[in-house]
Amino acid sequence: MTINKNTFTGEYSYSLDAKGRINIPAKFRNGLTDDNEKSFVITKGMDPCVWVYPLIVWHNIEAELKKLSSLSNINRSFIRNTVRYASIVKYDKQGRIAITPNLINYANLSKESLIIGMVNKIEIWDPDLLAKTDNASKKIDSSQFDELANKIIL
Amino acid sequence: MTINKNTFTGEYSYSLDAKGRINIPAKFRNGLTDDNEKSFVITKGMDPCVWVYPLIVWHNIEAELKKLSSLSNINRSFIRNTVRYASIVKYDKQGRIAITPNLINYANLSKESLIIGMVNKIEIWDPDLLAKTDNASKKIDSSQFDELANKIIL
DNA sequence: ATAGATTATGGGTAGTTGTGGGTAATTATC
DNA sequence: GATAATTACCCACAACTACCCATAATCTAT
Repeated sequence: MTINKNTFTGEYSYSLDAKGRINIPAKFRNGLTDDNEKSFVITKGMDPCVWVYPLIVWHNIEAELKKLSSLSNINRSFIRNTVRYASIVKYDKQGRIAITPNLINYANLSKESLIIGMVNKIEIWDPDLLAKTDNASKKIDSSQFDELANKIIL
Repeated sequence: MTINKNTFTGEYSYSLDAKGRINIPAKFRNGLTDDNEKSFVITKGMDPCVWVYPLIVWHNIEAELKKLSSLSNINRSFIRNTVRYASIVKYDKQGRIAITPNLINYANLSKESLIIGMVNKIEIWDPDLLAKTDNASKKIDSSQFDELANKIIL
């Protein structure tokens, strides 16, 4: 494989089963480095979707959070909001992770789900919600898209 | 599991029973190193909640405090408000710790409680009080929130 | 194109976890 | 010192989770 490790691209359609489990595409699993111990961290996305980080990426976030002093109000509520919806999940022998009920609820997931590679993380979406969110942001943010284009060459 | 030890994330809903006991989520207990001897230190949080530290993490905090000069205002107030109310609790065979009446009172805990992993410690909240506290700080500090987020979150 | 390997999905089972309550030991109170 | 209150320890059970197996669909290599 010539693609960078712990990096994800592409869109896949998978199904969330009755037990709240969803398969992580084999391509994504195989792209994980071993130090991730077959684990991800799932949490609330900034959009109405589930964010999935490889464990070691999350460990970096944790390390940064540990540096913040709890004496500060802002720090405490920042840590709380960042970490509150995060949980570490290990995929099973079939390559599935379990999504917690509150995240299923937050992302409005039902059976049919989209899994999208977002470079350093993965997003899980309800297809309808993604279409809506996507349209809205295209209309509103076209100028900011241009701004981004100046920073990053594709 | 080689997940970071003595580190906690996620939010769980548990119930404080008639005897003032509350379960520590299995995920949190299993993440403790053995030298904690199944014990935590519970104390007043700086927010209206109960702080729960793994015993050895608490020992580190104490050691740090000893090094710091008591001349600093902020250290004195931390010692007065936090250290003063600290007590060591060991979880029972069912994984529960007993919360002292004055802490139950301070955090306004009734049956339904939220347990939140805060990286190096755990918080126990009354759900309503958390919602209030959370909203208040988000409104006041949103710009500083963004600043932190840009530094830490990918 | 075909056989073998891999992958996605469903479901069963045994062990774990969360919760309530009981009893004996310990501490406090009069 | 006797009694009440508190605490520590134990058991029971329902709900849940982790782990396992089965099967169908898809991919890979010759």
